[in-house]
Amino acid sequence: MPKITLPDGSIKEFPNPVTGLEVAASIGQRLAKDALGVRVDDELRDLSFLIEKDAIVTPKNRDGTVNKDALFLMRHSAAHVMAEAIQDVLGNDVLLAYGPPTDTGFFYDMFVPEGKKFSSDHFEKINARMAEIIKEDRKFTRYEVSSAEGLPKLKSEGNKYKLDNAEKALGMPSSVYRGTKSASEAAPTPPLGHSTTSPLSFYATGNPGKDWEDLCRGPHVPSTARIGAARVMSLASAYWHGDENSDRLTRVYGTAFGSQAELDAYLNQLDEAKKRDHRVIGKQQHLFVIDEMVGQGLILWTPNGSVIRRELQAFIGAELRKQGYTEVFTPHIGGLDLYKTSGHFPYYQESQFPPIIERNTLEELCSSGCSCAEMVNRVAGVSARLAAGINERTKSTTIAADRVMADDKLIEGFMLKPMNCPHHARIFASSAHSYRDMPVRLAEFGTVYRWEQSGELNGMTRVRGFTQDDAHLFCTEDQVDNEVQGCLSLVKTIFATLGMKEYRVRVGLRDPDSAKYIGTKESWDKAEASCIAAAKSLGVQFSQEAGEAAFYGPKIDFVVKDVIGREWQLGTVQIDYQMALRFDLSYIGPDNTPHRPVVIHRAPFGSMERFCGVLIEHFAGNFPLWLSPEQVRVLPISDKTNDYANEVVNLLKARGLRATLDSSNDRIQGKIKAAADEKVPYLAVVGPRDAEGRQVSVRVRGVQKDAGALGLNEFVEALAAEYSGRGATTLAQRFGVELG
RNA sequence: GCCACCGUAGCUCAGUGGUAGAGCGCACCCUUGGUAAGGGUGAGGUCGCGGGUUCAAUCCCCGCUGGUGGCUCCA
Repeated sequence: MPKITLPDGSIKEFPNPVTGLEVAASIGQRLAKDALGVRVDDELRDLSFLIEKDAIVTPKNRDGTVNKDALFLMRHSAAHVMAEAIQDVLGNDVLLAYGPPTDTGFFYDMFVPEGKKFSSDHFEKINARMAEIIKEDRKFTRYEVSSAEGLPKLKSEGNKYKLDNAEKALGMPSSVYRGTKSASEAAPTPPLGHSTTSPLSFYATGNPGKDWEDLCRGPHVPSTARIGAARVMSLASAYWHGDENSDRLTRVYGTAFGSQAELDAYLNQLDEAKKRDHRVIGKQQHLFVIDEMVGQGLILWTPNGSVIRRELQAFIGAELRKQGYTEVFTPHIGGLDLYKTSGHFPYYQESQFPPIIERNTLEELCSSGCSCAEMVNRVAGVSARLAAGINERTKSTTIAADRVMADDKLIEGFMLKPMNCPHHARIFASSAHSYRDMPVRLAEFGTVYRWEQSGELNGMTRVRGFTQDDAHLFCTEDQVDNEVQGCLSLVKTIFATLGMKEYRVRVGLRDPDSAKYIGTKESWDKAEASCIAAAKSLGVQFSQEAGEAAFYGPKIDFVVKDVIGREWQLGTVQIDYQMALRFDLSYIGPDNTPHRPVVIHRAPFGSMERFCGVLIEHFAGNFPLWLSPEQVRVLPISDKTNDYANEVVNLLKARGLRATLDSSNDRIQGKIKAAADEKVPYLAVVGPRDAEGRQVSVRVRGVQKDAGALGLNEFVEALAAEYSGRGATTLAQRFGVELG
């Protein structure tokens, strides 16, 4: 007699085991009609799942995109529909392997026989077939068989992938998978409750034995028509078990939504994202270039992009001065010893460019017959000891520059800097500090270099050389909270000015099971507490994530949401109790003895490259006036008005505005079209009438008509005010419109 | 890094085993036009780089290079 606790907390008793559908029906007709599945004791199940004992149940409404369970069920089911459609279109010799739902839809990995072509040309047919299957409204019918029955059945079907899946589900070692992944990965230990006698489940899309079916764990929606709308999206390749030495499979991506309208909205969003792609807009507006001769992942800032970067840097620079920062400059490389001391060399080796070895050392090594491989080993040998965190002479676990062992000096050289902090630490160390001078805040737009895998590179957002809006705050322990607050308020100001209204904060903490962190437990506890307190005080959504800390300390990351709802990881604030120790930094306290400062690393934008990339997408290339490479374009009606047009341009320029003249012999319509395409914020149309009245006819970006005329002086001053106020008030507002 | 696809004019992209195409942009000419493309003429190419097959390769094959997408798991 199952007692079932419903979502509202009420308890219903049933005389016999009941299905999810019956539970739903007991609540209401409408619910029984709309329900797709059921959550029993937090497990998502078929609506037909038989609940035999007491349970907590959440009948699922089909209430659209917000309901993750509903989407999961539809997508999991849509994967079956797509697989059936693909086999209908391409033939049954396409072998299915693995098809789970994902965050944005689902995929199905399948083996396409040699010689068989599968391309996006087939999508139309597949989509049409999927629509038919959905319309046929066939029931998803689950049936269970014993392993003794199921395994031979799968064997006879000749699909080793499914057989492998079944063996895995049963916790058996694989009889077919022969990849290079270890046996434990290929066949994990079975979780509790499974044994070789556990039944396997199949789902037929319709009647077992008659309609299409697939080995599947479920759950599914009751029938195909309950999948609102689905379609195939794209093709990619994948390996069986993600093992590159194993079979190469074709991965077919698809997605499903509760309704055609939601699917369309999703497709529109993809389109919109495509239109905003910073790589595309960057090309159109000549903002930056990546040149293969210069190198992968290295950004060339062209004049237009440089305007944006310079404006941003000036903006941050002004905020930093208000907060008492001082500016420094440091070189792009640093000696190996610097990084041995900081710990970057041993800990970050994989993600750094290889060391730059001094010519003399290189020649010596070469002439003594040292091969390249040996050279790498000898450099790495040094780091291996350091990575172990043990200095052999002192047996201490911290390493200072003076304790680098004598034979470590054999290889001398430099590294392209992966971070600015070691340089800044040496600046701090270059003079004596009193507690009265603390905190010392050193800021630099410092360019750093990191070795990203080529496949990870992406436009401006994933690069190998980038400029951090970096600063290191050397402070006393008492000052940490206050300084972290200062960093957060800076970030708030910046996001507010740029109209990035929604953002959240992620606090990265230690992974309790990992040994990669340096420093004592006490210092970590303290630093983590500061980060959490600061994040709380910010008053925005925040999460804590174990294992996301840097090796030297915990951190606070900023994730902004752009106007179309995508999230971007940007800047970071990190508390570091280790660097001062490693570099033996100190300040003299009121007690006249040396004390260790705490170091706060912070880069609110992260990097200028990434941030500009995000801004391009955020604004879709429609930059606010203060960031626009070209702020205003003067368009003479004909070259009879060129003199006046020139005078207008010169006045604007004299006021510090980035103004240009369109002196082409296009008609005014053509000039406006060109300026609109290039997303110039303001246009000043000038003809004989304007020249005579010493005025300009204004056009505002995003507004499809003449905004009205304005006296020349008033126009120039309004633009100057909008520029210096970074858009706090706009010229567009004066005309009752928005700058789009 | 690995896999798939791609690389043709400044940009977007057609195309072909036999002397290379369009639109936009650019230059020049005509036009002097009041708010999202007036008309004409012209310049512009080592068809990513290297090798191979072929009488002949931008096209077919191999290697490299660069770009784009993808790199999952209780089915």
